Amino acid sequence: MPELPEVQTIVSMIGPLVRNRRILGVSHLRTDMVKPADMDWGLALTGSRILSVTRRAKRIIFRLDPYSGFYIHLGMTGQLRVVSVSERLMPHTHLILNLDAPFQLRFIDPRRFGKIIWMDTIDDTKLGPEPLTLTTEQLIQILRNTSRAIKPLLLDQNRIAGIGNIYADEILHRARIHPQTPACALTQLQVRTLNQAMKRVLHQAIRQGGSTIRDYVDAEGKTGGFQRLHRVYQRFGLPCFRCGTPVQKIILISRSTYFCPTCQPE
DNA sequence: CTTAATGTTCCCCA
DNA sequence: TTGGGGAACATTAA
Repeated sequence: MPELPEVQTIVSMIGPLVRNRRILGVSHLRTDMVKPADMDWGLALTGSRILSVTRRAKRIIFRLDPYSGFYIHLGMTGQLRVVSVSERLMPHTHLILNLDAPFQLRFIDPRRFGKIIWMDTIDDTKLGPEPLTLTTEQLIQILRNTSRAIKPLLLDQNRIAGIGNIYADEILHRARIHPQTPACALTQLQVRTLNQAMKRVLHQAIRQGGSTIRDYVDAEGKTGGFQRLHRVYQRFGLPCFRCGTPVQKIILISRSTYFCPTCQPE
């Protein structure tokens, strides 16, 4: 469900609401969605104060006092919602934090690909740099010395962290780069264009509150708006907005991949 | 009934 | 060691 813009939207919304709030109680915790599963989460969370809510890649990080904290990965269908205590329980609710406030923080996830992970167990070293602050020099370094196709590279969280299937396609279309172009075959100018497209698309998507294809909603349950600005994603057979050529669809690393064969030549 | 869906991880193989 | 393919995880909607 959520890539960098959707996660950023959620973090920006819930941050001011839950910061400095105390966790009064924990309920509906599904132990097969937390890591470590054998930890006493109720004991660890109850009485703690939330110091901050931040984003790193697609992770929502909760810093706590007195313990280090935890992070939530939303997987494909995860939602983090701030709702009043009286709000009726949605199906697939896997964690409720009762706060020192007239509302609760709830984690809902039908497919259960999401995860709630205690901080002691994180290994941040493997995550690549944030795309919004990536310099062209850094990007050149990342793409150098590999003949791997550019789209799989953009999806590789160990190289660049936060981009998923929607934004990889949207970025490549705006940069006019074919998704199967070997990374090392890109010219310096193309890498520069790619970096600009990456920042433009992600910033614009954040401004629109993310993309809602099916499941994504923000912390108040509202859908995003960036799907209206998608130029290729899920537009198979429809005319390219730039040149009119029908948008093509292929499968790359088992993911649907949309591109314009005219604007993004091999 | 079949297919595909915003993600990650693991196994198999070249 | 690298990376692609495919499966697995689980649910829903078209």
